[in-house]
Amino acid sequence: MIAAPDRTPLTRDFFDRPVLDVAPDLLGRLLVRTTPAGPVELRLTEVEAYDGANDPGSHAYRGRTARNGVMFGPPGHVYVYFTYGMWHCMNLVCGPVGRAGGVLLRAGEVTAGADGARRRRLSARNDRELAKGPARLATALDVDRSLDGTDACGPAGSPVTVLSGTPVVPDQVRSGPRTGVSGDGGVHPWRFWIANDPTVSPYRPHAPRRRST
DNA sequence: CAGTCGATTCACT
DNA sequence: GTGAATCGACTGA
Repeated sequence: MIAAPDRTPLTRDFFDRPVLDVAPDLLGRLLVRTTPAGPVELRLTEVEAYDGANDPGSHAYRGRTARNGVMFGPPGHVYVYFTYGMWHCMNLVCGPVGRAGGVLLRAGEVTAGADGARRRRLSARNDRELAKGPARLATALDVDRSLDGTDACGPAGSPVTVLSGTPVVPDQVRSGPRTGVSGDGGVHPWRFWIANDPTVSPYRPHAPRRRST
C-alpha cells in the first residue's frame, strides 16, 4: 500500500530559501500546469540549480536584463526563457528578492493529462520521453514566454502550481555536474535527480557550436 | 550594428 | 556520433 501523494500547494516560504536547498527538495513534487485545453501533471525527477550573480552558469551572472528580470523578483514565480531559436525552458525562482536564484526543471514523469502532452510531443517514442529534458518538459506542459513571471504559489487552477507530492528521501537523491553548461559554470555538482528513474535525461557536457562560414 | 552563440532536440549515418 | 535547425539576447566596437 502506497500513500497517496500530498496535494497541498507549496508555499512561497518553500521557495524563499537558498536555491541549493530548494533544488533537491523539489524532487518528487508535483507540477500542475493548467492549459486552456486542460491540466497536465508532472512528478519532478530532475532539476538544476542556478545561483544568480555568483554563478557563471546562470543567466543572471551578468546582472538583470529584460529576459532574466523575473529571476530577480520574488520567489515562487516562473522564469521561462527561449533558446536555440525554437525551445523554451522553465525555472522556479528561489531565494529572496534580488538574489536571482532559479531551479531549471529538467525532467519529470507525466502523471496526469498525458493525452495532451502526447499531442504536443509527437516525436516522443514512449511516455517516459514526454518530459525527458528541459525543452521537452516545457513543450509537454505547453509552456512559453507568455508564462514568464507567473506565480506558481497561486490557488489550484492557476496556470502553474506546485504541490507537495512525495518528497524523495535523501538516500535516493543523486547529484552531478550540470548538463550543457559552459565554462566555469560546469564545475558545480548542482544537477539533482532521482536515482534510477527512467525519465531522467542523459548527461551531456557542454559542446561549443562549430564555426560556420 | 554585425557577429556570436545558447541551461537543446531531432533526423540521419 | 555528427550536423542542422532557427532566432533573439547579449557583446563589444
